[in-house]
Amino acid sequence: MPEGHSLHRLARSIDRSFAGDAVESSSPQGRFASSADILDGRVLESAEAWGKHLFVRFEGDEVVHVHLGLYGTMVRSRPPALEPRGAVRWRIVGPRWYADLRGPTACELVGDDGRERILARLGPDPLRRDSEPGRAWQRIASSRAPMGTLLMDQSVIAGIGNIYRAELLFRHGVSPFLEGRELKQPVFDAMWTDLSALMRDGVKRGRIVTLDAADVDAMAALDSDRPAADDPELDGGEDTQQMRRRRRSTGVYVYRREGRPCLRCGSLVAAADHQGRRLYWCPTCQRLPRRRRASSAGAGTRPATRA
DNA sequence: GAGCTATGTAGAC
DNA sequence: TCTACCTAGCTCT
Repeated sequence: MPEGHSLHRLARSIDRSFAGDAVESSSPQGRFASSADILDGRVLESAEAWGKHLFVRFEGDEVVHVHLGLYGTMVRSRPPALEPRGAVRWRIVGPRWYADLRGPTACELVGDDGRERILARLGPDPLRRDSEPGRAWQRIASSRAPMGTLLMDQSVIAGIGNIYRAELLFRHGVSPFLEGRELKQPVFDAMWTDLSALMRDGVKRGRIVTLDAADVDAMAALDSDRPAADDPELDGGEDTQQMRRRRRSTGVYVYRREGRPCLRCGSLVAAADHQGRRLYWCPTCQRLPRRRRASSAGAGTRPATRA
């Protein structure tokens, strides 16, 4: 589930599990074999995340850059290491844990220079203490691009993905078609603060929850025609598939809820393909300011084709 | 169990 | 703009 919070969680997990240990490094799949060999037997010093990018540092100033892409995973297990299952790009085995990386978009040995080059094209990360939201504001305030585009641009803000984009815009009543330069700074400030809190919560939980606690019951009722308080599956006990489905559906306001009523106003949540990604929003709560409505709302966006 | 879809990006054309 | 990456959860049968 690779939005920024997942990478920070992964970095923390690798750091706690391997930092300070000499590790065996290999590439069962073969595509990272020569680099994995260089790292074999070295001490893994630390792991850090910036946005959706993971950097694993080894002794000798070697740095591995990993980007999970859409469906990459890195799974940690207790030794002894089992026979690799599927295409394991990179395996590290330490005395306490081993981890398998599968399906990443990027897994490369980059060194410090390469790390700097990657960071140079990334915007501030709301999960990092050293982040500078002012850089993001400068980009947004001077751009004619729609907010739905700007929030997904990793050089504006690093770590936001499709879910946080949809949910953040909804929570602040901002139309995804509002131009960046039309956004008011107090709104941006509130969005940044909110995003930092949501993503920190995501790191803690290991999943994205943007629904306020006060709205959980109402959303569950909207989804199931009965209040969550009456649903024994939501009250501890067995973690069934049905329970997981219900819990996920009650964690967000608009993401993947097209055609369902908006919790705030009852309008049906809209969806459209926007620059290659699915965009979700409430057409009422996230209306464009009056002066913009007649003009270019939705330019570059294809209407929903699914019900 | 098969088929579909997705929280993303880089590179080729 | 299209394709590769080739996982894993969900839906449908």
